[in-house]
Amino acid sequence: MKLGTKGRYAVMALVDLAYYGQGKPLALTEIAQRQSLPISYLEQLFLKLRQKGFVASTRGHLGGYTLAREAEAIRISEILEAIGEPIETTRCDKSSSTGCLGTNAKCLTHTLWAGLGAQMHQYLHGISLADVCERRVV
Amino acid sequence: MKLGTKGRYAVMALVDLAYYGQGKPLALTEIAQRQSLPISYLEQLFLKLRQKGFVASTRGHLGGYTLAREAEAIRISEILEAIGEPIETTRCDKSSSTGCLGTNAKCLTHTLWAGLGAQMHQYLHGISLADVCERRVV
DNA sequence: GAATTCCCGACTAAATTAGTCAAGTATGAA
DNA sequence: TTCATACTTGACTAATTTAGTCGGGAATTC
Ligand code: FES
Ligand code: FES
Repeated sequence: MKLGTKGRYAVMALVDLAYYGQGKPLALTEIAQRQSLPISYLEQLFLKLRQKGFVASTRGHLGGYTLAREAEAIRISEILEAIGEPIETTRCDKSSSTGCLGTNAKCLTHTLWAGLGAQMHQYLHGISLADVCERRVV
Repeated sequence: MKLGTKGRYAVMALVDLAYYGQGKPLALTEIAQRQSLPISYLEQLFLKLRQKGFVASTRGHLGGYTLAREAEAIRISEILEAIGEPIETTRCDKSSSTGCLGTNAKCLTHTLWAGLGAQMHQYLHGISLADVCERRVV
């Protein structure tokens, strides 16, 4: 049960962007250096973040990224979702109605894990980028 | 952010043991079949569970495992810990006082992830094996 | 002594992660 | 124009982790 670098880096970078980029575009190299993250890896992540509408890009000299939405309106849970690091606590495919294995009944532990997932999602949904920037996290 | 099979299988098996094994030893083959889990994998897990004092074993014919502690007194969080699937949300080594990278200050996202970890631990600590068996989970 | 069951360590195939690399496109400044 | 900067994109890969398997052994009961 561990958090990977994808999600971690994405949030770190977006926090940095919200924190230091006051309106004007911030280059990825700058973010990468400040947070000491591999830049070519970040490029990958920001590609997805742009496609999903979290950031906007300006190319060329003095270009960079800006937040496409208000920092108050971006939930941490959304970032993880967008980047491809979803919360997967249950094993059963929630689309099909079949449980863990073969049987169409849910296994004994299903509600346990589902509850855990809900708990995590609720926590991460309740915190915005702005909250992290301004250290409003308990 | 996904739950692996180690933790999942361990909890499934222990729930099965608490549910079907009324006092008397339950063979691993029986548990494995009922939950359709790979038996040789389960053996590995139960080795650790015994060493950590969650179950007791009886060898030979009609042998098997029994719970070594009351089902009410076994928290899900303990199982995951024992089996080697801990909750790792932060990246910094909590023993050393150094943060994510080099600097001894905590990174901006540290409290966010620490909070998530605390949330998860709290949830899993608040639920016992007995709770799962008797479906007292929201 | 034969069947059953736990005990234990070593090993491995497959999947995932955590990136790198190379080539291209757009923009602004000198 | 030309150059430097910076985003864009897909392909590729090394390392790690996961999810097991396998083989042999030891204890216990019938
Ligand atoms: S986790 Fe959903 S049925 Fe087992
Ligand atoms: S996660 Fe602890 S300092 Fe970054």
